[in-house]
Amino acid sequence: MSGALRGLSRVERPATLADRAREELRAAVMAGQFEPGAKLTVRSVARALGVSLTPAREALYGLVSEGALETGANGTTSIPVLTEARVQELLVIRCALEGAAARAAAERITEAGLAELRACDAALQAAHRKGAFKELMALNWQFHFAIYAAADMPLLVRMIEGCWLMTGSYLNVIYPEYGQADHGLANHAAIVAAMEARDGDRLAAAIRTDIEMASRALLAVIAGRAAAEGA
Amino acid sequence: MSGALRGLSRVERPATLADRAREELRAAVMAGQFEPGAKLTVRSVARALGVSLTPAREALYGLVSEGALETGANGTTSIPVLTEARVQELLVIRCALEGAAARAAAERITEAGLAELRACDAALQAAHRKGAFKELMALNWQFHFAIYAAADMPLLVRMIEGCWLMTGSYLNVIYPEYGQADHGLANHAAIVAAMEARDGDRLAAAIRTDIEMASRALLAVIAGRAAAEGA
DNA sequence: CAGCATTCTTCGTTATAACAGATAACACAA
DNA sequence: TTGTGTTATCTGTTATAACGAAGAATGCTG
Repeated sequence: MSGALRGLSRVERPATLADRAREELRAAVMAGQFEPGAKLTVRSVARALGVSLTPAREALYGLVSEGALETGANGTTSIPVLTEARVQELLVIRCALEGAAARAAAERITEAGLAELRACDAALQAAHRKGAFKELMALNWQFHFAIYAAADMPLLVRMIEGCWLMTGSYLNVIYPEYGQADHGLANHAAIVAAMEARDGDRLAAAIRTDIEMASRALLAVIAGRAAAEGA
Repeated sequence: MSGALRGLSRVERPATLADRAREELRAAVMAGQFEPGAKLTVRSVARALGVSLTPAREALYGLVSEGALETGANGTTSIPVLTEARVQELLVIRCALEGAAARAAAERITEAGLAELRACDAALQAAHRKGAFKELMALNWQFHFAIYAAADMPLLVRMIEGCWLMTGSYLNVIYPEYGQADHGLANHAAIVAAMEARDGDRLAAAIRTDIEMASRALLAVIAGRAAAEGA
């Protein structure tokens, strides 16, 4: 008797204000729209998003629990500042996590996934030639997570996302070091090649060098910042 | 002029209700006091802890953001139920994370850390002989995190804690499989030996087998549960 | 001008009220 | 008995008010 109900599309449940607020905040952090160390007050977030304190607070503290934001001694939340030790630690963690994801992805990636990866790489090279900075960063994200998505491990991808989020606020500052590094793109070619060969070990190694290069750039940036701070 | 102020101990800032609630909840989850899949409503938590909705909500959703709890389609939060795929994924993640932590710990552990580790192992064996189940689980936690603490990598330890939290609700159910496994304790001896030799690779391998054994036990348990569910 | 106290503003925290959607219990008709 | 409509209760969501602590600004005193 449900024949007459065929063809009804499921009505989409509107996301809660708190969820949308968190997503908005996460995107902003990821895009590097906040200076490292910037303070985010509950009320300012609420005002900026046009919601009351409750959802703003939930969004903020959700990101704190994810590790994307930090909460100071008196409860004020702020964009994390990266110390050298922290970057080194993130390097180790990312190598472990993304290496595991890469190995799994090399086994399971489909032909469609490979095509998407190649397309990402092409767009990335185009953006690099154009010198389009923001686009390049976004495409770099897309490129890597196209790999990790192929691993079909949602928890793992979530954790990797958390790691990337922690360095998000430095994406704007990292460009002079990172953009001119042509070997970065050469390495991306190595990643694609290893993936096409479905060689998990080689893929993990290539990704490790990618992470190491990014970490090196980050270290240079924060060293420069520390020097500027001291001056 | 601050000479007269010498010896004053820092007055401890009272933790917020939300923090204490989250800690209470986390401990309960970790101790396996909730059945897998149990629903945790905001109001019931608030009532149980004697606080209002706001801190209870923050505690619940903080643990959700950490991955220790799950939130269903309609917003109800519940203890995560582990599928086989999820356990396999956690196995991979834990091997990557705890392997990295083990390698770092093998390099940096102090003599005091080694002593603590040996004490933990001794207590663990005693608890095993007594058949003290809860004590054994708590000591096992202590043993492993004594290792990871030696790595001096707070972010990494935090992530590992998150992984352990996800399996917390199964600690009560896992005993028949896990408790009688004497080779588990033999493996702990191997861990201590590798740590004493500061052999990172051997330590990582030993920890990997420990994780694999625990995963096997978990898989057996959830397979049994699935069969019971179908019956 | 420096140092200190005071006031005022801002902020985090918590409780509460009100609303909407979901779930369960129940009664009634086929 | 099974299916259905109704009601009552429960639950998540959000806004708001109020309280205390922290910080900034101001003014006063030396």
